[in-house]
Amino acid sequence: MNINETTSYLFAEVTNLYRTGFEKTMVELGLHGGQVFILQLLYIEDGQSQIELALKLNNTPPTINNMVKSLQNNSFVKSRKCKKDGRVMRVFLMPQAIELQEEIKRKWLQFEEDFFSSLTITEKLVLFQLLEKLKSDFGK
Amino acid sequence: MNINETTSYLFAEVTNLYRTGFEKTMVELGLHGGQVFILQLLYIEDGQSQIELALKLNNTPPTINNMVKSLQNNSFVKSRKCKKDGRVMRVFLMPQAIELQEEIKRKWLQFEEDFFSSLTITEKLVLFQLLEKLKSDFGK
DNA sequence: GCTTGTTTCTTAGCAAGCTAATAATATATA
DNA sequence: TATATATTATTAGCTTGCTAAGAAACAAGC
Repeated sequence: MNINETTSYLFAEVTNLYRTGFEKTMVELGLHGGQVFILQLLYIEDGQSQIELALKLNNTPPTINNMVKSLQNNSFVKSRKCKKDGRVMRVFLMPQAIELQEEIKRKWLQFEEDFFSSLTITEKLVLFQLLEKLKSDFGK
Repeated sequence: MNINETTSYLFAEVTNLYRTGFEKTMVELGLHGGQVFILQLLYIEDGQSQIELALKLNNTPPTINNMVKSLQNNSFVKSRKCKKDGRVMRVFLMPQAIELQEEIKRKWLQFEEDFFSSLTITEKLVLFQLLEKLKSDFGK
């Protein structure tokens, strides 16, 4: 078995295409790839703590901290100390981020369509199910 | 259509699992994830230029330059100016890297097995074919 | 109340991606 | 030959991931 014929080798290649493609798409909105994931969670529930975001995104606290900081520097969010628990910083959406919600969704779905355009509906569904298996099994 | 139910959202999650898992595996050999890809190409043909490596790995020259530099700092490779073309730096394997070849292959195939252990042989083949489609279509 | 441990955030530092810009060399063209 | 263009490598600077180590605040037990 040759290494560059393995599924993981191919997976790494496609992963790269995905990441840079997604990044390029979101940069058009003045945002970066990772930041969009945080906003997405805040659209669902505003004022979440960093640890909540970290758990939901399967990222470490420092990673989230970085992204929140840069979102803050660009006035997309603002952090406030929680009154009930002084350790917690709650992250809140600013108008500039709220305005972008629809545009982000549009771009995201457009990217989704482009990236998977070579697959039929059925194939895409199969891919989804395979990825779910990988996630639930390996992400334990 | 909700964004966190899209295939691209799931893809991002699995991508993360993949990258950190692969990294952890290779760190056990004193190498990092990206460096292993370069060594892999050099095992096939020693003395390649950075631009050749960049093209084959679908990475940019600065990315390759970084990785080659750190491989060099750890005595896995050595770079020499090409005599026929003064712009080109040819990258050569050092004994320390050659010794690791079999171990890397072993680790890689082990990771491959672990990461895709939730899939049957058939499912893995299907995944491979779907990824190939994505690669050949989106990576144009 | 004090100590001990836990949780949350933060900082520092690194790898691996990228873009943009520069230097050095080759090549092609006038 | 001289000038313009290509190519290769590099540097600087950014985002997104990580780990390790620290600070600050809370919770529990003595």
